[in-house]
Amino acid sequence: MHGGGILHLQVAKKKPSRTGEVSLRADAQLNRERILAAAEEMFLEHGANVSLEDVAKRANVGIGTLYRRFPTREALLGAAYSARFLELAEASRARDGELTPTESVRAYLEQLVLHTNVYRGIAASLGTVLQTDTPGCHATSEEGRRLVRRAQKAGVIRRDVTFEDLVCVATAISLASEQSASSKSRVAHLVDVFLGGIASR
Amino acid sequence: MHGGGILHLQVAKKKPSRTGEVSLRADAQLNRERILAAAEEMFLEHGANVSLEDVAKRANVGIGTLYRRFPTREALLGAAYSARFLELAEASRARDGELTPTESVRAYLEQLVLHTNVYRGIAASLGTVLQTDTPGCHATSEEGRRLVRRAQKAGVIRRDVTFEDLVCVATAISLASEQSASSKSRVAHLVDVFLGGIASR
DNA sequence: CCACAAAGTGGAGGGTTGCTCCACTTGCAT
DNA sequence: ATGCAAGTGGAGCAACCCTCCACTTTGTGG
Repeated sequence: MHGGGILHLQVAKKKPSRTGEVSLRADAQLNRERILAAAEEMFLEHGANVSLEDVAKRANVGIGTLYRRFPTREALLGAAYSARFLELAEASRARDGELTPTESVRAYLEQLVLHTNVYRGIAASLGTVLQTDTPGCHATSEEGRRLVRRAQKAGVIRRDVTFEDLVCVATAISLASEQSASSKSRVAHLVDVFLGGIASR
Repeated sequence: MHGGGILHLQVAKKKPSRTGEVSLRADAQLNRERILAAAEEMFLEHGANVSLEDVAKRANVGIGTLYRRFPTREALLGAAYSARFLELAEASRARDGELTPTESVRAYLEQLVLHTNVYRGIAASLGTVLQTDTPGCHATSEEGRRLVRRAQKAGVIRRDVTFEDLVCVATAISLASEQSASSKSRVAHLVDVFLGGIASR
């Protein structure tokens, strides 16, 4: 090999797809999906605090592999929620025209609570999960911020209310409903009270 | 002993004090207090999730003894909070005359959040802790209900708002402040938003 | 087609905690 | 003084988390 060989493009051996992720080896990719599927099932069945070793077992994967791909429980939860949250964000955008700004926020909040309660034992960490670096979580946050801005521009909610306040409330409501197995009507009630609170006087 | 002995009153060997509690043996009572004191210190220092074995160690007591007296972590937390909550309730009653019904609720809420945040990692279970069977928790709940009723009679908050809603909000605010180390002003802000929400239109 | 470096794998193992159980000790009523 | 119910302590087991590293697999450059 002559010096020119160096010029030979260091082609995307690890195709660093624009987000910086490296592409996984085929077998690794398969395992990743297996883990995600297993996690989904286990979280649904036993709540978000299920033993990670059991998840690995169900995925037919060593515990080490699971940790290699998802270094923390939060990471796994975030990934598992990504698809769900992506749907949420898209659905919200889809009904954008049909609802008033206030009603959009209401719908968003209710959906956020609903999705959060899909797994039990996660409400308290909704804030953290939403910050996970994953398309779904990102999209959902973005959509939330957009709705807040829109409603504020329309002058129907207070200027000093932030998206974080919204998450805080969603957390509380989710927590309440997972603790006392609150009915759907209680959720609606709590959302209602909060909406009253953020409305412009 | 002759049959008459049976009539001999089964005197309160275990003085079942009107609440059904049995009085402890002197040494047991002492240990109970030691445990409580140790728990107080450890919770303050390391948050509500500190290892119970460590608590037992600090109390110079076997782990078995701790479990015998406080079968669950919640029980221990409830007991540790009792004194604190008793103060809260009394302070609230004390300033009863000086504040408007709305301001009473505001003060109560802020105090509840403040007390909840004395130990870290407890916000999410405020609801459960408040239900612990202990004088302080009982007093605090009672006082909260009273304030809600009073404000409703005065017509300044919505009729459909319950004390449980209040606890839910206190939980949210406490959680937010222990997670993102929220400033005091954020607490005030969130309380404010909520108060706006429960106010009568 | 092969050889081989990098990527990936699995699970043993060490650390922590929760909780139970029971052989022993102690207080107290008689 | 004595008997026994109440109380005690901590060994021990089970569950879980997470790390670490000897081995296996993939896919690439020659």
